[in-house]
Amino acid sequence: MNYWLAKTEPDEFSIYDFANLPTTALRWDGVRNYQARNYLADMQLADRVLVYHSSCKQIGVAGIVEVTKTAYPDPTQFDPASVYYDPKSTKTTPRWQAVDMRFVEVFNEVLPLKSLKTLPELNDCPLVKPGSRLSVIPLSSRMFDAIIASASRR
DNA sequence: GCCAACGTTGGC
DNA sequence: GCCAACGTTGGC
Repeated sequence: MNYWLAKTEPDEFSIYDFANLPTTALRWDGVRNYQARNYLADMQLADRVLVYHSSCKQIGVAGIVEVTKTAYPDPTQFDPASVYYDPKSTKTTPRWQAVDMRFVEVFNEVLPLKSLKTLPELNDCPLVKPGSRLSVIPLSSRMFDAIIASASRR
């Protein structure tokens, strides 16, 4: 099993959307960065993904979801009405990928970025580097475990 | 709202 | 291939 962290703006999409539909797989779409897209494509069934809330009141890790369907062409890239529409993408050579994920757990409290920065296990993680804009980040099991342990201590 | 850091675009 | 200009991200 692999571990990941994926950023989202909770005003748009959040761990609570998953928690409200705990048995339903939801599509993680709208990724429009090549490196993040490549990581999305690397996700395997049942991989664990930490959901990170950015650009909001409570910035940090909010919960866990799991991959239920591996990468497939992100339909929003073909939809002119979507904010994620990409006119340069074609059905034969789609640029962008989506994966489906399902709820696993919501933390009692969001584990704040400030706390993440204190975890020595995350020293080399782009998440805590200023200016990092990578929205899908691979985590080692050590990083993942450190975050879970820190969240459960709160 | 500000602004630094970053990724992408496009002219050359 | 270079790099300036631009638009976006994201913490504060």
